[in-house]
Amino acid sequence: MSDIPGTFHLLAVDGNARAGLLHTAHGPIETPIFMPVGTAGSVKAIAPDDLEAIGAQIILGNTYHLYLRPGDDLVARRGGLHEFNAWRRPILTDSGGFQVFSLEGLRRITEDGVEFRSHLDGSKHFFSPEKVISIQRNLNSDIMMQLDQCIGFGASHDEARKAAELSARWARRCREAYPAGTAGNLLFGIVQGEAFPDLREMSARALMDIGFEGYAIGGLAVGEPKHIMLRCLRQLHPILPGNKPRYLMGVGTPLDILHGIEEGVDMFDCVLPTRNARNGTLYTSRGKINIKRKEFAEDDGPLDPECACYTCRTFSRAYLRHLYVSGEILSFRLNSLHNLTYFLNMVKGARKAILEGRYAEYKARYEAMYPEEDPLFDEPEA
RNA sequence: GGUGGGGUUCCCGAGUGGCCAAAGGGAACAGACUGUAAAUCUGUCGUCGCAAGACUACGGUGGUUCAAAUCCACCCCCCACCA
Repeated sequence: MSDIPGTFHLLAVDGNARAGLLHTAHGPIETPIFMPVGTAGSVKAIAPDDLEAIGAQIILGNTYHLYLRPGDDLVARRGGLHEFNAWRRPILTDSGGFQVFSLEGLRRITEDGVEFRSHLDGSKHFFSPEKVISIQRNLNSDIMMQLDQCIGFGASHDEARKAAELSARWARRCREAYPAGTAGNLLFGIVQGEAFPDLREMSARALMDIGFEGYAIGGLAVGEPKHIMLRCLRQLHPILPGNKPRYLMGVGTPLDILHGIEEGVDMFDCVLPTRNARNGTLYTSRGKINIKRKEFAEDDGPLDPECACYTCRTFSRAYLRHLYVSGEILSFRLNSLHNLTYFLNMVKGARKAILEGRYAEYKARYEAMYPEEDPLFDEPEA
C-alpha cells in the first residue's frame, strides 16, 4: 500500500461507517479518529508523552491563535510546530474560519478575506485565503484547512448562500496557493451551507470541482437541533467522494461522534473532552457526571470502574472532587487525561467494530448511556 | 484609666430614618459547555409557601418615631493610640 501523504486506504465498510488509514507526512492515522484540540500548540494540561500514552494519533492547532502568538514565522524558525511543541505525530490546523464565527464583533468580512481585531491586544490583522495557507505552511501542519466563513444556526437562506459561496471562492484561492502535491501537507476543503440541503450540495460540488485531499463538513454543532446535523450528514454521504477522508469539524458529544461515524465520517475534533474536564464534567461508562457534586465527597470508588486510564487506576472520586473544588492544577490534568482517554477509546472501539462488521451493536451500547442525547429526540415528524 | 474607631444575614464587607431579607465579594449547592476570547459562564443562596404573603433577622436591653440596621440612653464585647 502506498504511504504517500494524502493516500487514503479504505479498509472496511459497515453500513455507511468506514474504517481507513490516512497517510500524512508525520505518519498514518487510523480512521475513524478523534483529534484532541490544542489551539495554542498545546492540548491544555496534557503533555505529548501523555497524549501518546492514551493513544492520540493526531492533534489540532489553530492558525489564528498561533499567528497572533507566538507568530507563525517564529514557529517556522523553530522548525515548524512539531519541533516547537515536541509532538512528532500528525497535526491538523484549523484556518481561523471558526474564529470568523466565534469572534463575531471582532472581525469584518470582505471578498478578499477577514479583518480581525486581536482578542489579545485589539490590534488589526488580515487573513486572506493565501495568508492562511502561508501561515499553515509555516506551522508545517500535516493537514491544512481552507479559510471559510462559518456561520451560526438561524441565518437566512440568503445569508447562508453568500457564506457558502464565499467559502467556495476562498477554497479555490487556497487550492491555487497550494496546488495538490506541492509538498507533503494536505489541504482540506470545507462544506458550508448551514441547514439548507441545496446549499450543502452546491458547496460540496464546488469543492469537489476544485479537488482536495479531504472534505470537511463545517458549520454544524453551532446551535442547530440535532436532527439537522444527521440530515446533513445523510445527504452528503452519497455526494462526497468515497475515496477521500471526511472530517466533521468541531463535533462533538460522544453520541454526535458515533452518529457521524455511522453516516460515513472519518475524522472528528472537539474541545468538549478537554474543556469539560477543566469544568468538572467527566464522561464515564455510565454517562456524564459532574465531579464537583457533593455526592462524590466521600466516594472512594474509581471515577469509572471500566476505564483503565491513569486517573481511574490511581485516584478516588473523593480525591478528584477535592482537587476540582480546591482549584488544584492537577485536577485539570487528571480530568483531561480521563476524558481524552474516553473519547479516544470510544472511537478506537468504533473502528474495531467496523472492521468486525458489528458497528450498529457497538453504537447501541453508547446510546443506552446517553438516553437524553438521542439526536432523533428533537426530530420533527419522521 | 483616657481618646478615637468598631460589632450587619455561613465568612469578609457596603449600608446612617421608609425604595432593606439588606450592595459587592467569597464559601456552599446546582446547571451549562461541540473547528477553545473558556482553570469560563449561569442560577440558587434567612424560614415556611406554587404564589400572593407571613414570620424571624443587623451585639444586648429599653426608648423616640406612622416607620429603626440606621436616631437616643444604658450595658456587653473587639481594635488602635495615649497614660
